[in-house]
Formats: sequence, C-alpha cells, structure tokens
Amino acid sequence: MNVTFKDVAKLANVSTQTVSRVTNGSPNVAEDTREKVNAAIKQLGYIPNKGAQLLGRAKSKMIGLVTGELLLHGASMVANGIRKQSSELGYGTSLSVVSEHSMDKVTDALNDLKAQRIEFIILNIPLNKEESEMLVEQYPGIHFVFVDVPPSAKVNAVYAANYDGAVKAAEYMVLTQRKRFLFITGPNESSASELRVQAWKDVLKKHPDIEIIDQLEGDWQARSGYARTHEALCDGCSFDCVMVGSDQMALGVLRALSEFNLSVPQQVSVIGFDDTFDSAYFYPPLTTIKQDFLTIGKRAVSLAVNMENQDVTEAHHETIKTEIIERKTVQPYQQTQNNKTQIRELLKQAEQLLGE
Amino acid sequence: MNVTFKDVAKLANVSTQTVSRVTNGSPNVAEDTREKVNAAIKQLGYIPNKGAQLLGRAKSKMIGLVTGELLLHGASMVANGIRKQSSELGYGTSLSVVSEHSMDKVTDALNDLKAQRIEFIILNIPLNKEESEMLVEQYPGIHFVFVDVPPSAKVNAVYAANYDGAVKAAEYMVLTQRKRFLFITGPNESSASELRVQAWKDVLKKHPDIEIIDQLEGDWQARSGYARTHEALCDGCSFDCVMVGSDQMALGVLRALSEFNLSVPQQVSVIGFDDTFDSAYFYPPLTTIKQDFLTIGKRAVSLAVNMENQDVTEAHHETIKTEIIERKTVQPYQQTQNNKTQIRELLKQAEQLLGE
DNA sequence: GTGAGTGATGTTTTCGGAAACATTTTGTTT
DNA sequence: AAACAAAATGTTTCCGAAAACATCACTCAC
Repeated sequence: MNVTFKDVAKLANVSTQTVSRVTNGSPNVAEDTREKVNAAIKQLGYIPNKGAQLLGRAKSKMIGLVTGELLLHGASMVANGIRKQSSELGYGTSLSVVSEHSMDKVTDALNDLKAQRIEFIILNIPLNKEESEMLVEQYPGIHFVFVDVPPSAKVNAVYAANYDGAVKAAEYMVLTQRKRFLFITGPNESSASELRVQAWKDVLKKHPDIEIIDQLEGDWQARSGYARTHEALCDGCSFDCVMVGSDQMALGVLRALSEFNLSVPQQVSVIGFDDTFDSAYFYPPLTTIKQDFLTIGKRAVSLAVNMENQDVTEAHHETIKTEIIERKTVQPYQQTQNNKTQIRELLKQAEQLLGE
Repeated sequence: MNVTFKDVAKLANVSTQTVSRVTNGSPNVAEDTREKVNAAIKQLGYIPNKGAQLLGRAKSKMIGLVTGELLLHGASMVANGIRKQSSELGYGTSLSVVSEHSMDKVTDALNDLKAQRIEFIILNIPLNKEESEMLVEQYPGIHFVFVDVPPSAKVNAVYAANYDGAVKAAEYMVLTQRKRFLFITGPNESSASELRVQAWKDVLKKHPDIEIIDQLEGDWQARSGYARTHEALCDGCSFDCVMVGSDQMALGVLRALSEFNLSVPQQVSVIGFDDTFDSAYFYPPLTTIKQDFLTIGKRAVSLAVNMENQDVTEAHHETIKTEIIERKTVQPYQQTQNNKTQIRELLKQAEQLLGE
C-alpha cells in the first residue's frame, strides 16, 4: 500500500539493507550508491515506518518529556529547550502532558513512553524525594533526568538556582529597607517553591527588625496571586513588600494592590520570579529573578544522553544560574525621597483628565 | 528482554491471539479467560510495544497535532482541548511544534506524523488558502482539520468567530464615541488576524466621522504591542482608541500608553482579543473578545474522527462563537463625565505619597 | 440426528525495517 | 602478484503485535 523499503531497493537496484544503511547514515556506503538510493527515495516519496523502525531497532532514538501544563511560561520554555537540544543531538521527542498532580497519571505517561521503548525520560513536574527515587527504581534501564526536584544522590537532576535566586531577591528587598514581608508562594508540593521560601526566610531571619506578615500558597497563576493578596488585604494585613513565587502571580498581586490604592513601589515593593516575556510590560514593569528555562531544558537532554556512556556510579546534578532583573516594582532606599517625581506625574495625569 | 505477548500467553496458558483479543477488548472472549489473561498481564507488568502495534495494526488510533509555539495562550489551549477530546474518544495524540512559519518545517512535521501512520491531523498554524488546499492534495488518505484558515470548500476547518468577534469589538468602540482608531494586528499571514482587521474596517467605514490613524503589524506578543504603540506615539500619532489583535499585545499597548501618560480608558480606550487568563489582571483590567479555545480543539478532533465514517462529499466547517468581556479599558460614553472619580483617586494617591 | 450458525480459541502469516552474519569487491602492503 | 585488510553490499533472521484464516465445541432447528 505505502511505499516501502523494498520499492526503494528495487528502483535503486540494491538490497534493502543498503537502503537501510543510507537512511541511517552508515559510513560504509559508496558515494554513488548513496546518491542512487537517495534519488529513489525522493522519487518514490518514501517515508520510513516508525513502527517498523521501533520494532527492529535496539534503541528508539527518542527522548520522552513528562511535563505539567504548558501554559506556564517555565514549563513551556523548558519544553522548547528540550526539543531544540534533542533535535540537535539527533533525537526525536515524545511529549506527555500531565495536568493534575497525580502519580497515577505520571505512571500512565511513563508506561506510554516505555511502550515506545524510550530510554531517556525527562520529568518536569513537582515530585518529592521519595517519588523521584521510587520512579528511578521502578523503571530500571530508563535514564531519568528530573527538573527542580529535591536533591537526591540517587537521582539525576537539573535545577534553576532557586535558592540563590531567592536569596538575591530577599537581599535586594532588605537593602531597600523593607520591613514587613508578605510571601505569595508556588504550590507547596513544588520543590522549587519550597527552596525559594526557605531562602527568603534564611535571609530575613538575619534581620531581627524584619517581620514576616504571612505566607500564602498560590498555584503559579495570576488569579491566585490576586486572590491571596486580596484576602490578605481584606484581613487587614499590613506589609510593605511582597515576595512572589512567579511573575504571573505577581501580576495578580499588582492588581490587588492597585485596587487597594497601594502604590508600587512606594508603599509596597514587589518582586517576582521567572522573568516571563510579559513581566517587562506589567504596571509597573516587574523586578524579578530571571531563570534560564531554555538552558535548563537543553542541559537536561545533554545529561540524559550522556548518562548512557558514563558509569552510573553517581547521580549528576546541574544548576543553572539565575539573575536579578531590576525594573520598577522595588524602590531602592536612596530613591525613597524621589516621590516628588511620582507625585508630579500623578498631578499631571489629573490635569490631563480635567482638560478633557 | 522485555515482557512480551508470548510470556503473557504462556503464563495464562492461552494463545497469543487470545491475549491480543483481551488487550483490544474484543467481545468474543470468555469472561474467565479474560480475567486469567488480565491477571497474567498485571503480574508480569506487561506493556505492549507501540512499534509492533503500529506495524501490525491497520489503524494507528492516533491524532496528530501540528501547532505553533505553545507559549501563546491560544495555541496552548487549543492543544489542551485536542488532548482532552482525543483521549475521551480513545485516541492518543502526537504533537509537533513548528516555531517558524515555514512550509518546509510543516512538511517535515507532516512526514513525521505520516511515518507513524497517523491518519488524523489537525493543523493549527497560519496557512493561506493555497497552502491548506495543497496539503490536503499532497497527503491523500489523511483526514485533515485546519484551525483558523481561510475558508475553502476543499478543506475541513474549525474557526473562532473572528469576524463576528471583531465586529463586536469595533461596534463597542463606536458606541463609546471613539473617533481616531489605531490598529495593532496579528501577523499578516494569519487568516484570523486578517478577518479581524477586515471586520474592524467594515464596521468603521459605516461611520464617516471615524478615522483610522494607522494599522501596525505585531506578532501576538506583548513586546510587539509595546513597540508598535511606542513607535506610533513617537511619530506623533494621535488616537483615542486602540484595537488590538491579542491580549498579550494589549499588555504592551497599555504599557506604552502609560509611559506617555495617556490614561486608559479616559484618553485612550483599548480592546484586546482572546481573553487570556492574565488579561483580567492587567492595569486596567482588559476589555476583550473571548475565544473558546478549548472547544475549538475539541471540535477539531470530533470533526476529524467523524470524517472517517462520512462521505467525503463536502468539507465541513464549524465556527465557535466569541463573546465580549467588558472590563475597564473601554469607557462607555455616559461615563465620560465620571472623570472626577479618577481624578480624586489620583489626588488621593498623591497625598499618600506626600504622607510617607 | 444432522447440518447450520455461533462463540471461543488456536495457527499462520504479515507488517517494514534493522541487526547479525555472509559474501564480494576494492585497495594496500610487501 | 600474492596476501590480506577494509570497504561495500547482499542474505537471513528477528522484533512483537494484529489480521486473516482455521478449528473446535456447542446450541438450536427441522
């Protein structure tokens, strides 16, 4: 029915095995034979059958990715990095999105990948230490790389420098003389979120005059950032600074603050985490900790593929650095007196309105 | 090496074909045999080999999706709808992301899907009429469904009601007495974008006192919305209203306007398109046209699968309705005099700053 | 009681490649 | 030119499931 190997072999007047050698780029093929075969392939529009390849081949040349919701900036960018690096290294990718955080769904996804005889799997979902170690044990022969998972000697992983990044954020806030902190964190099950909170706390507890007003759990999305902040304000919380676990949540935070007529950064400073494409266009533009998601994805692939060649003596860990991006939602101390500019701007706006 | 069919058959003391019948849910299997086989499968941890299935089976039971960048809200949500509906109908999905708009990449992706013997393919990328028709011809036997592609009798497609939605947006603006319009559109190659612009123009040309100041092309992302608006303002353009092709671009538009001290919605009204999760948290919350992306994805799958059973006499088209979401970036006429409230707020903010 | 129909199961063949192994051709060395 | 290595190509077998076909046991009708 479909064009196959044999058709190509017949047309090029060679054996099927030679065709196979050409399609797989074997070096031991004469140049003119190769050309002849390639011409036949092109002429017939031959497309190899993945099923047959998978069945006949020892290795699948595929990298599996199990990830959370791709709407999230981080997950999506990591996936992009993985796709990019995989294709660079000559691997295909098979994607499995696990929306809910349930181990059943994860094992379903893993079985599906195993059914494709995929031997490299990158997991970018929140997992605790036990879960990640269990998976490695449960699927022997599969090379796992985890993203942002609690450190474990048994498990290969790539991390953003969550702790370091969060330290930078907290120290930056301390420098600007903020005293009353509100935390809006990512989901508690996320190791990345946990590390960031820990870093914030570690920095702040060095300063006895600083108070942590509250710590509220969000789901990375703007909606939750808004809801938590709104609740806190309704409860009469008073804070001069919000540490937020993601830029998207920070968007919601900014909105809630603006509804309560709290000016950012004068009355309340806000810092995010991620540096999404949008965050530079928030009102005001968001100061945040940049993560290099693309590199995280790329390194995860490289790590996975290298595992094959190396001794599995020890698990590899790799940390991708973060960077603070200074924009307009945190006001450095020395600028505090600069409110005049702000006031002048507000008055100008008022005048313009009057002029209409 | 791996657990296979034969192992299961041996353990359950049946033939391999019986195992096959059980795994495929054939009705002609005795109840106790079925149980025996299932027990053996479970005991051995048997996972079917996708390659062998693909090779041995006539149909692949898979739906392929070729989509643009999943960072975009629309693409990501459509993909979610497709995954959901596919698994509901018992199909797997294979995803292929095409970042650049290049037909070569598209045919690469298509060939990859064809290599998996996938017979249902949904394309969610900007394509012109010729391109879509060409693909249908070039890949006979494959059931294509296109998303937001120019209407063609030869091509099955699912659309958002782009034209209707854009009409609503334009009429809403007209109602609020806006006179000088700026368009920030999506990429020109996008049929959806084109339709929206056409709708805007069709509505506005009924009103001779309305002027279209400029029409600028963006890439759906905030950055481009910001850049285009910024450029327009630097060029000295004067407008009281911006029609924007996507919410993300609208975010950039809002930022640019705020940098020029133009108040939204008093001096300039802005309306977006999409209703992304974030848009409710913009400053001010964005008035926009909501698209039901999830349904678009779901309907695309249903359409594809139904094509198999029906005569291919005529292409099917389906339109998913849009809805206007009124928030705060468009000011209805009767509220224009309400500026006092706004001014009072600004003055209050100024006072607060002075009090610090 | 015999033949037809039917449900449950077994046997054989097939899918399309790739690995393992065998063979031929070419090139190099002495 | 003989000897042998290396490169190029061919032949056979196998991967793991599903389809096609074959068989068998049983029920029911006449």
